[in-house]
Amino acid sequence: MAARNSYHHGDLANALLDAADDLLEEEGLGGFTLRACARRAGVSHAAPKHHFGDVQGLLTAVALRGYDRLVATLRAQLAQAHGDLEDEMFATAKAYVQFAQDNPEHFRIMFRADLVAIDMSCPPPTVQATFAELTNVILRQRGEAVLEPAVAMGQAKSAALIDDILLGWCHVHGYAHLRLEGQLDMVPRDAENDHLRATCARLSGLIQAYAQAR
Amino acid sequence: MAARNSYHHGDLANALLDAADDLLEEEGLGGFTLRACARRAGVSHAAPKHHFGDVQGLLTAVALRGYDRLVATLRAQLAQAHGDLEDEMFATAKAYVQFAQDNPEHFRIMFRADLVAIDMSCPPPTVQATFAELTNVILRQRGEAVLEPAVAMGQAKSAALIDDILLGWCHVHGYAHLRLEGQLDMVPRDAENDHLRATCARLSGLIQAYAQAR
DNA sequence: GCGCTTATCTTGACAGCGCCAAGATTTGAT
DNA sequence: ATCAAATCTTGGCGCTGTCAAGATAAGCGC
Repeated sequence: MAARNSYHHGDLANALLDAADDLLEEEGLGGFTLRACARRAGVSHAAPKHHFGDVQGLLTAVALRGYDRLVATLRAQLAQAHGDLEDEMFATAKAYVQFAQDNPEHFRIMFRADLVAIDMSCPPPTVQATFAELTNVILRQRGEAVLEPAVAMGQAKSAALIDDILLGWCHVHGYAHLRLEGQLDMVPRDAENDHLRATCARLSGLIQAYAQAR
Repeated sequence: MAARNSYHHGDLANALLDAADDLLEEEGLGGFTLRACARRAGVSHAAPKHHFGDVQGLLTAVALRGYDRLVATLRAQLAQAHGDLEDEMFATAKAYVQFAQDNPEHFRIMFRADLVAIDMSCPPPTVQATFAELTNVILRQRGEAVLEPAVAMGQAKSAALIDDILLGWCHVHGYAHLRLEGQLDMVPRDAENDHLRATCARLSGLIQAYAQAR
């Protein structure tokens, strides 16, 4: 049911996604086309239509794969940092930045509203899980109970909590994005971890201090 | 020498840039094509080639116009905030975010390394000026002397200074980018300034505290 | 095993794109 | 006035995404 015998592929949707991943890795977003994906999967140029509709449909599926990898990277790094709050913050930041560097095209696609059709007011589980992971890091910094993915994204939060979440997320996202687009070349690559650790220490302290003052 | 009499345009380069700006505003990056710019400027589809080479050349010029607007926005907001360091930080953040919201396509293009050919190791004056504006805000926070644009970008900086610059820049850039790409819809638009002000106050305090402890 | 519905894939076509080459027109320096 | 250089047009090439129509296979009731 997996291999390509003739005419019917069997698992073309996943084959196209694999082809898209390969293509993105080898040639970048510029080399990514529906027809190129079809060629690589060994099917005709119109075959993807039935599974993904249009190019936005395929890229949306690619982006969701990206969220899968991101949440896996976050959890893997977090697993090595249980206990110390500063370490946890650093592990999260490192994971986010590392994901962007290891999967540059996925990162770019995930944050391109023109390419991806994800309704953020009702996000798929994978996106919820990613966001929950980030939210819960901040909640632990504040000494509060963590949330389930579904509620972490939907629930109305206090302005102060949102401030804290954004304090972490925006910095790490801004760093990852600027770095990826070549705007941070004056920061040596081997100083990256030092910067992230120092900054996470400061932000962690800042959040904890505000939490205690409440 | 400006109007279009016949054959020779007179100022096609600027006319194409104006057409590009209009096109980006009306239809976004997806509606932007070399041929559409040429049509709007009233010339043939191959006319842009002589002035900008290829699409990357035209978009690079568009991006430079974006830097012009950004640095102008930064200076305009900063002019109203002389004196108080916290206000200055907030004014800068507000300007950066406002620029991204008012010029979404320019913002996107400026930070797309695949579309723009700017050598960041030897950036054009406009880019230097933008970066200098951001750097100098941080230098003032630290109570240090500000720098000329040319040296602000080139000069080797201490890791601590870079940490401070990134603390401000990455946050505000991450916020602007995430907001622009629809990832911050759970944050009400009318709470944006409150968040920015609160966060700038915290970051400003953080930077000043570290500067005094030195 | 058979026939029928449905899903899947192919073929062919269309307009639009970036880019290139060759020719037409204008400018400007000599 | 002449000629080289700059500027713009025309035409064409291969590529793209998308659509329509037809071919093939799979699933399923019987």
